Amino acid sequence: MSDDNKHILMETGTFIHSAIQEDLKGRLNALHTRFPPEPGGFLHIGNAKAVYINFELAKIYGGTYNLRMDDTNPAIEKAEFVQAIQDDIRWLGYDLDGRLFFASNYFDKLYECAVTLIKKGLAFVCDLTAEEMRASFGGIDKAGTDSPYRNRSIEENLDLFTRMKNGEFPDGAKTLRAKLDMASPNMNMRDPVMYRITRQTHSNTGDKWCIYPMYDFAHPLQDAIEGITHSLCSIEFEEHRPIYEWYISHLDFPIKPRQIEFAKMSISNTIMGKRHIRALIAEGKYDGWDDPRLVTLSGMRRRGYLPASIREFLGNTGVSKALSRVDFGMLEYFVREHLAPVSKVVMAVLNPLKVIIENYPEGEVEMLTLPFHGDNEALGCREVPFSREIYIEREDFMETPGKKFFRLAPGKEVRLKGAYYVTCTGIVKDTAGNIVEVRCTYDPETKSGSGVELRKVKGTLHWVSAKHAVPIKAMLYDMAVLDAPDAPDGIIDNPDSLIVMPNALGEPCLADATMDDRFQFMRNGYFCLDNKHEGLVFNRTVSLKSSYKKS
RNA sequence: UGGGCUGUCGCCAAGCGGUAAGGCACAGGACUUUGACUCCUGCACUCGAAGGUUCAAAUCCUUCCAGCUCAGCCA
Repeated sequence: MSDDNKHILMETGTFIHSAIQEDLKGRLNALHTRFPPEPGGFLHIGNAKAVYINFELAKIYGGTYNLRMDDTNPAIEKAEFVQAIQDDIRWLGYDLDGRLFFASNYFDKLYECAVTLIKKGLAFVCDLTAEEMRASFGGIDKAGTDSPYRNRSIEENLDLFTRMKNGEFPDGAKTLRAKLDMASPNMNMRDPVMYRITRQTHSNTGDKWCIYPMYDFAHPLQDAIEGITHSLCSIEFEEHRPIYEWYISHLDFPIKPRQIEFAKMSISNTIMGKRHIRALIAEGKYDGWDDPRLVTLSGMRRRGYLPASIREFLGNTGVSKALSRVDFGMLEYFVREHLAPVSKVVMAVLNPLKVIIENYPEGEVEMLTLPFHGDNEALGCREVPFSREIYIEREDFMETPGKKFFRLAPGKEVRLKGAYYVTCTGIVKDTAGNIVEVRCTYDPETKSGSGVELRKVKGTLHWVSAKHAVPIKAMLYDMAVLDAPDAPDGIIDNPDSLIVMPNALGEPCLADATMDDRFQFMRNGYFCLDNKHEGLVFNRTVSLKSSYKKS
């Protein structure tokens, strides 16, 4: 992370900073944070924000951070996600050596804590069925009613809980509940379930357990066990803070973690809901969780985003408690900013239109040596062949142009990047009236780099030599969804979120592209090789900004 | 409608009683062998609303309005 970026995180989220600074002055001498994903899916940029806040804050205050797999529900969690989450976080730029933990490793301790609470008379075994319990919870504006099992003796609770653990009761037959207040206006405080019986094979503990702890009980204790000082989480857990503190306060831990909440971040024109994404993948609209239109970390990686861009974006969007929906354009700004200095600028024609340079000798080929980057000399140069037949971008030619069009048109002169000035002398159409070929003449005096500039031309076009060009396929991505005030969700899927250009042509050096290369296809945007396809399939990471207005 | 939280420019976001930072977007202009980059310039007499306290309020008080959120043996 750059110093600038660190500065920004220091300037925002002041409610967190002041809490940390206050604690560091008093009860604590080091900051310890954690990111606790449930390994039940892929991480997206919203999750990355939580990673960023927890990990960067630890770094800023010279503390440390943990990655903890919150695997307390074996019905959902899968080993493949455990790996994917680590891979994504490492790719984002965080060292995980010695920092990976599993909630399931604390199951014994958690069990002991539960026993302690029973012994203190603060927890009881409840025989209510799920339906009965739901009914007894009351409602949002109606108090709940006490469970008839609430006043069992400590001995009976101890015995029953032991037998729950030993598998003497069927799934769902009993629960262990905390004894709080069924009339609390905070629903989380209405005698919450601590343990449920569910026979599931756990990816870590196998069949050792048939009872599993609930989040509200497990989470504060996991934090306390790991010595977490500040448990930074998203705002929907704000109302869980009382229960978080309640469990901690009745157990004996050297460090009492403090939970602080911040607002979740979402981004415009994209989807982050797991069920929505899952449905679209099932429909075949998306190519999996790493579809480049998705803001999953794997999708953004595949699309070509650099991790530094994501980190800087995350830092610049700040930390607050107000719900935010950041403009997608802001993400793209940081993507471009990091790509610009490291990308090799090359020429590729996405939608080719043939141009014949009539006065250029047939069979002749000139090799032009062009730098890969205007400012970054470290990127070196490559050879670009120029010949009589070339291709230009179809939209760079217009038969009857408007006044502001300064590309190629009948009688107009433009510069071919790195080569010569050419003037359009005619066009060839097929029987349907489509332009299939443009005829030009070139001016040998105007060769690029010769130093002579006889006259100014406004347009500079990219091009490829017809005989030497390599066929490539270009995948053009755009916003996943569009705002649609009349639609049920206020959004509709963008029908043009992926446009495939199957007949694109690139200059010869593209044949040697590797996965590590970043390119700017001149005037077309930033591209990289797709990691899922063989051959020269390029993903457009992000377009170039443009002030060109048609018509 | 009970509880909790939030409301500062189109979008993020500083500000914490002394007279509205910054970034993105947008709009002009300069430069340009990418209509890119870069560089200038502009962009909230006003802080959800209304009252009040004060010499002074986005900041304090009161009321109101709007949005989000909570009734899994999910996390």
